[in-house]
Amino acid sequence: MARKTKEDSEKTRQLLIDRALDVFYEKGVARTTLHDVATAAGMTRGAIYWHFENKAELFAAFVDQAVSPMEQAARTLLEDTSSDPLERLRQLMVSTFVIPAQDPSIRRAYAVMVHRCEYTDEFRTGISALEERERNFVSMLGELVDQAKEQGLIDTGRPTEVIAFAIFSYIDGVLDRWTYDEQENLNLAKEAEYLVEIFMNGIARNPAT
Amino acid sequence: MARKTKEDSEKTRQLLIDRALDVFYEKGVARTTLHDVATAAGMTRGAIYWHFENKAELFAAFVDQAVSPMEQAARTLLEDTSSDPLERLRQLMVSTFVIPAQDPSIRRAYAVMVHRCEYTDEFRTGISALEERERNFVSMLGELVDQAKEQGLIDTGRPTEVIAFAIFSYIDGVLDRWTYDEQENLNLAKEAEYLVEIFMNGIARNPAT
DNA sequence: TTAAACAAACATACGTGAATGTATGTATAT
DNA sequence: ATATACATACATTCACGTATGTTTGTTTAA
Repeated sequence: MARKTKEDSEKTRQLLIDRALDVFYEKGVARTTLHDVATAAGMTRGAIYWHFENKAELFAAFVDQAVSPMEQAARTLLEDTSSDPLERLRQLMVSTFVIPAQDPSIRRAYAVMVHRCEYTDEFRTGISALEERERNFVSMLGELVDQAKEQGLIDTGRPTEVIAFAIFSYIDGVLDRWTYDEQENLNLAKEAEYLVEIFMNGIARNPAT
Repeated sequence: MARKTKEDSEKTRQLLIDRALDVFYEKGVARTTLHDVATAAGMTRGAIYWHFENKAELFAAFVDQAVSPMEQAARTLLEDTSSDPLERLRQLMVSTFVIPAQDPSIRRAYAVMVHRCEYTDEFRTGISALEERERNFVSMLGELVDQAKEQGLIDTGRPTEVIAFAIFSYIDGVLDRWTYDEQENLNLAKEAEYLVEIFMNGIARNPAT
């Protein structure tokens, strides 16, 4: 085909990324060929090689697009200082569960990144970007923990990094298990608040209750 | 080379699986060729095709071998009824962290299954076996939760499945994040007890304290 | 103002290497 | 003597990268 306007070109770039998500989800990143992605978008490999250098760059673009909505939600919640840090942490965790639960494409993108791609050198650029995002997220969690400590909402005897690690691990684990179950036996949107409450207050019956 | 005794043959089979773990860990499952595994074991592909039908079967054998130590530890802890169910649950979680933390090959095997393989149809057999193991593990968690409920150690108002899901998610997330960090910034063997305590009692300061 | 020149946005064609599965060879334990 | 436990050789497929072709929007010069 022939040349299109700049907006048209950007649209096909977006289309390629969107279809790549679909094919990645169905076949896994390693097993999907660029031909698969191209035909899924109604094009040929020429279009992909025009917009991206290779598969690794396409994957990097996919990751960049997939992570941004979660990241943005986290940012806004961190800047909102209307409630106490523990409550903001709670809201952050809940929204981290609710957002992918309400948007199927976000859920699928998450599933690809967790269960359908291998973290190997081939995708260095995409992986490194993801890792930096994760470090930012964990440091945000650490900030909230520190603030909660200052207000006496969290016991100060324990290192912040380990608490932040635990929080991140729980978030990661819940999304991991939830995306793995394709039948969605667990309604994450419904159970989000309760799952966070479990983590905040523990599963053991509070002796004071 | 020539024919060996049955014990020798079994040894090479084991060697192939062990070397497969190494190569899987370094290159990811998808990118490792059977030639890689064979040469890593000092053999040729002929040896692999003699012991396994193809790469998928080799992977299935790897999974089977990787999961068994964790599973066995869980079983013994479940059958030991010397302490109350909540304490046994605690010990189960701790040992789930400590076992891979003390055995580098188990850690690496876990890393392969979590971050270096894609859960696609190609490895149906291996994946299905893993899934059944996971279901067993979760149902074991559910049993412990039910017993704890009966003894009034856990509030009975909440569904057991969701609690078990939360526990499994936390375990999965901690191991996920820990195996992902190759520098092992977090000393899991040391922090295991504390990480479990966080989950058991929550991060929020206990108002009764 | 307009037509030629150019470059963008792809499609098509081609060469290459690499991994797979199988077929066959071979030495040795039984 | 025979089947075992591999090694070697072979054919095939498949995906990649690149080179080239083609069409059309955009710019430039007369």
